[in-house]
Amino acid sequence: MPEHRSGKPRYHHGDLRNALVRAAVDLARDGGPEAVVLRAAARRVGVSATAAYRHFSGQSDLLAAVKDHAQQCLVAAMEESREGIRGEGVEAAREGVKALGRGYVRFALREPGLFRSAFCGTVDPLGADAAGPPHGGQHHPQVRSFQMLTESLDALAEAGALPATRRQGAELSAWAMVHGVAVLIMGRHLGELTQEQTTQVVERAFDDLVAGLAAP
Amino acid sequence: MPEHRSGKPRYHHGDLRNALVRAAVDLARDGGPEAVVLRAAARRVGVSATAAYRHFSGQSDLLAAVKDHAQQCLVAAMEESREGIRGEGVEAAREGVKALGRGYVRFALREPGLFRSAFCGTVDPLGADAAGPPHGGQHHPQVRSFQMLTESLDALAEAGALPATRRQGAELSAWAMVHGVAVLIMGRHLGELTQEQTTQVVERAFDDLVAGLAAP
DNA sequence: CCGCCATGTTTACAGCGTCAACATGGAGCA
DNA sequence: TGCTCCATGTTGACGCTGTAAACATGGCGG
Repeated sequence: MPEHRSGKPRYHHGDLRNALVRAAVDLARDGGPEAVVLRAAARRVGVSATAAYRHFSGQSDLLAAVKDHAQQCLVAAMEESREGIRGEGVEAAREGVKALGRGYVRFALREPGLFRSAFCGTVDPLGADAAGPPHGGQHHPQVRSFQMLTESLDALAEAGALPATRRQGAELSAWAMVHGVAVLIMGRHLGELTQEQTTQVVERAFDDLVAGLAAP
Repeated sequence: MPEHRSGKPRYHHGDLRNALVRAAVDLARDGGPEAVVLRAAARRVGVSATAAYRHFSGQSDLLAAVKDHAQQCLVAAMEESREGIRGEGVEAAREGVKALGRGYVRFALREPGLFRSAFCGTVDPLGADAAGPPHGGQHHPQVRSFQMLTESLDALAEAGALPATRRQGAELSAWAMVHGVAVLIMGRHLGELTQEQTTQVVERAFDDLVAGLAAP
């Protein structure tokens, strides 16, 4: 794998696709999905605009790549957040769910541009991995995050904090609450909040969530 | 107030601002906020693109007008949905909250373009009505919908289905759950759902919400 | 060593938001 | 009644965008 750090501009870039994705991700980071401008990404890489068409079918395809990366970042934030929460009791199970939510919300507030990019457009339900991963490859990132949620809710049910009769369908309630909290705070729909107010309001929402799931 | 339905193209339109808003709203209805293209709206009205600058400071200003209209539509949907739910008991209070949520979600699913337009960009927290309505005018639509939510939560508390100690901060939980449900279903993040599956999953989420709010 | 074709470039076009300069005609005043 | 002013429209231009077509380059397999 050759290194391409040399300043010499060579006709063939060598790693243009990834370079474009990195540039596009940077654009998305500050500016959101609408800032992912194909020509701007090409300009940053030092390449002509149309060169991008050798690696992407168009701007929307580049944006899709950014979206994939953003979803992976979201998953990473969730995984990091629940590290160490591995107990067996009811409280540990509840903390597992909350930790996932905290990672989700913190990512949205720390990287609003990427978070918005991760959920832009409609997720095509007939993606490349519609029938499972083809050759042992990875699931789509969003599938992965949904799987984490499922596991944590299973643990919640196993610990007795979620009646078995209500286990099915719990994913939507949990995801909706967490996503809604993230979107509303990120969009400043509750006004400007101090960091302390933010954590307070977020924790309250998570408490309501797990309490609702625990109801008979 | 003159009528301008005549086919004769007159140099001075007479009601251009509202005509442009109507056209822009139509664009937003199918296509969302990114479909609100100034030149397209002007074309629909049969007027030059730059004419719009006599009534709007630019495209973002036109989009802001669309957003206002969309928020009013959302409020109307919520009001219609809770019509007739005026009882006094605990169950009536719960139904009041749920009715608001149902109107919210149904609007999002019936008019996704308008719903997305209603929440595009960040709500500028220092809007024209930051210090209350200036001269007896209306509150900003979003303030109105938030007020409806507040009232229904007050009723819930009064009926005993929301402990007084947890009354404060309940708005976020409720709004987040409802908003999250709307966004996730609208964005097809749970796959394609039949109408029946949709109502089922929505009602479940609302059950979890009111159960969570009722917890001690 | 050579030729192919993956990967780059240049050029071009239409549509977008926006500005400047110009045109029109209705409302108010002489 | 008639004139004039300016709110409201128009045309033209600029730079930006996405994208297509035609052309250039040079690394790699034969």
